[in-house]
Amino acid sequence: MNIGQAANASGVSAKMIRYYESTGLIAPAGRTQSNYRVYGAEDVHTLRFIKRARTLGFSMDETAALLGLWQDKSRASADVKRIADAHIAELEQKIAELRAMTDTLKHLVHCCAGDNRPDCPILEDLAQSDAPERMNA
Amino acid sequence: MNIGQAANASGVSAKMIRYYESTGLIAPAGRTQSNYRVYGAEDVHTLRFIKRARTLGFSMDETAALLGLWQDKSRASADVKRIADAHIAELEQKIAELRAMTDTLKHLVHCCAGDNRPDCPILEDLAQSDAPERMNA
DNA sequence: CCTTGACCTTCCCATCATGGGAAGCCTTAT
DNA sequence: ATAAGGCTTCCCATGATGGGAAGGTCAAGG
Repeated sequence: MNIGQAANASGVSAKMIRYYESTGLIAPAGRTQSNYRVYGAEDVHTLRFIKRARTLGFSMDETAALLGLWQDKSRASADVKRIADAHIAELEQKIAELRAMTDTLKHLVHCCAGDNRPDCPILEDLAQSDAPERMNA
Repeated sequence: MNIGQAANASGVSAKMIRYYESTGLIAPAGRTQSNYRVYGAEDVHTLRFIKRARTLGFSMDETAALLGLWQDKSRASADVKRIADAHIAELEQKIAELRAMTDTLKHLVHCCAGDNRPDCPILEDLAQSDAPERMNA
């Protein structure tokens, strides 16, 4: 299987497969006599694992850790759970931040007439935020 | 006011102030004879506006648009509202994605014993995801 | 007056994960 | 044999931010 087929089969672009190889996330693929990379079903399986982890929002570092645990037959499931739990916490942190943003914005939008007049509470809010620090000029 | 004072007063780092100037988001600052950038209260006000917009998750492009409207006395508040609404939609899209991730992960973590045994439903899920495309090898 | 430390300047590099594109070689089908 | 399309490597770009080096400047204190 060439890199293009592996890309189709795994959902990871050829570009990213080469990149993952360059960073050591995956082992260097075998090569044909004409220097084409060669992949097997097992490699596609690994790529799909990576794809899924990335889709779930794991960073490449986290993905590498999960991949290592996946390939370690003697792993403890607690190790995996720890990574997943930490990741959930990160995601929820991010969600909370985004929610705070939308709540604020929705409130402002709600107060904005949205017509041809220039008066706009959204801009007023953006402009009038309190100084974060004291000026020492 | 030097750039350091402006940074303190606005909450935008000196590095970022120079960057904003380089990208045209803000006008080039005046200079002293010794080539130091000089800022006034109005500039700090603008920087705070930018800071607040960025904090609310607006991209630099969106921020530039808002800044333009802010400085345009004849703007229509509908224009601002349109940008804000679009941004809210983006944020909610992102929140939905993150929530889907956490829901999946929480489910997996819930099913994981988290002990010293190697059996781990999290890894099994990552490994067994369906092929996104047909293999044409 | 001179030194010291804190500030400023520009320029380059790194992040993180991904895509775009060029130049050149290889393979496959017509 | 030729054309199309896939593969290779290499460089560059993103978005917003920080780090750091090399060198100029300013203010305070000995």
